[in-house]
Amino acid sequence: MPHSPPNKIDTTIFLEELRKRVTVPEGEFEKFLELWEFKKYKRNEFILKAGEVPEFSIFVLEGCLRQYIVNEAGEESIVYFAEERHWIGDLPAMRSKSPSAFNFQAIEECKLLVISAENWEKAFIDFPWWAQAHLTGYQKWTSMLQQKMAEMQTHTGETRYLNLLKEKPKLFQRVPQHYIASYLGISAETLSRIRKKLSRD
Amino acid sequence: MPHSPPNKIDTTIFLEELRKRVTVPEGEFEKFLELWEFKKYKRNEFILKAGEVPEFSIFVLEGCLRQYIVNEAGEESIVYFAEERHWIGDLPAMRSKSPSAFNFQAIEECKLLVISAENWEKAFIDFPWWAQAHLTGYQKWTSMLQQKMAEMQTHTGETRYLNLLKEKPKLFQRVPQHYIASYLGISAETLSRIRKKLSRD
DNA sequence: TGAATTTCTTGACTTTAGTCAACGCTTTTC
DNA sequence: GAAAAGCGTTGACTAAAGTCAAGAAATTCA
Repeated sequence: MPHSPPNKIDTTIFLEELRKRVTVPEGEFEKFLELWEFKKYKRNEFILKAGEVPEFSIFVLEGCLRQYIVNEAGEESIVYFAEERHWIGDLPAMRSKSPSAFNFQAIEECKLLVISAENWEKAFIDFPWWAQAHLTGYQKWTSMLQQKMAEMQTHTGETRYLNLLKEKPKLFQRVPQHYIASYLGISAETLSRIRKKLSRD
Repeated sequence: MPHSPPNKIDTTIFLEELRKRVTVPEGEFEKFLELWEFKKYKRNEFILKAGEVPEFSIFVLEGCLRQYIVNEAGEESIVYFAEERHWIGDLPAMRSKSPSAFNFQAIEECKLLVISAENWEKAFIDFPWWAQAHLTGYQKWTSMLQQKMAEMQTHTGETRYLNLLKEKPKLFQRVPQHYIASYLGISAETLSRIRKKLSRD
């Protein structure tokens, strides 16, 4: 069975995810990879706190992060979970060097590939396929967010819970239940009651 | 007072909006404009119905459109209002020639600039500044949608109403109140009661 | 202009979800 | 291994919002 040489990080899934979106010309991946840096975060460690200027953008090799926002009343609201193979960061804030409104925190121990603001702009010019993949990704994401918004507007918490369970079943095995509740936009108590009710039926 | 020659559409705001985002090289705007077509829609006319493949993407010169989704239960949920100077369309569906999940309807009589799928791809290659503007726009929009999602999760209908009122006051003077309710994710009756309550205080 | 349609409002009632507090259980941490 | 912290559950109560139905007001358009 093949294995990575010691001290060398496994970037297989990174290339796989790029190839899902776009054709990476022969030999360019290595050059592209040089723009990225490896980083490790401990459980519960913050990658970025709201009000800080993001220094890099992220691809998740291993682990799970949450992106959340805290409102005036101090209530947390999770807007995104990034598991392995996901991209996460606040690009508008990073590119404009302005403070982010979001918090980014490792839920588990995380292994990340990160790209600095400077390298991000460079990659964008040097690798046209990267720009392409990026744009297409954002277009889809926007459409998805709009659909999620509509779901939020028309469905009850119970339905949203069932949908998420179908969509990302693995998530429930790795993040605390009250994080799921926050992501669904319901209180932890309500989620607990929903689950109880559903287990009875 | 200057005026446009007869039969020539006024594309001033189109150029203005592009210039807000990016530097348009001298003389390129005219070439770029050739890729776009002028279209007019009557009040309540559909630009696209869910299930159809979008043939073009839109910039609004005059009027106001709504983008909405209908769920399994037949409930409408408005996800976006496009007033003049706004961009609207379902790019992922248009580019992949797959049916859109959204409906696009003119609320008022509308004057639009539209670009076909083919020309969109062409523009994207021929005008690098267009690709740049596009990407930056999508990045910001994604971030905005995430913040709107968080607002949805943590604020009451009343607060969301007040925020929208502050953000887009003109919208309330041109679209029916029950459309606003749908956009806010509350029933028309609830919005009516919120307004009554607020007018008392 | 006037009938038809759409939009908005109100009342009565139900459903959904939030809040606060308490408690048991598990996981960390020192 | 004991204390602390975090997590999930439950009860009692409150608040927010939906539903259904009826009617008033405004708008459209023929």
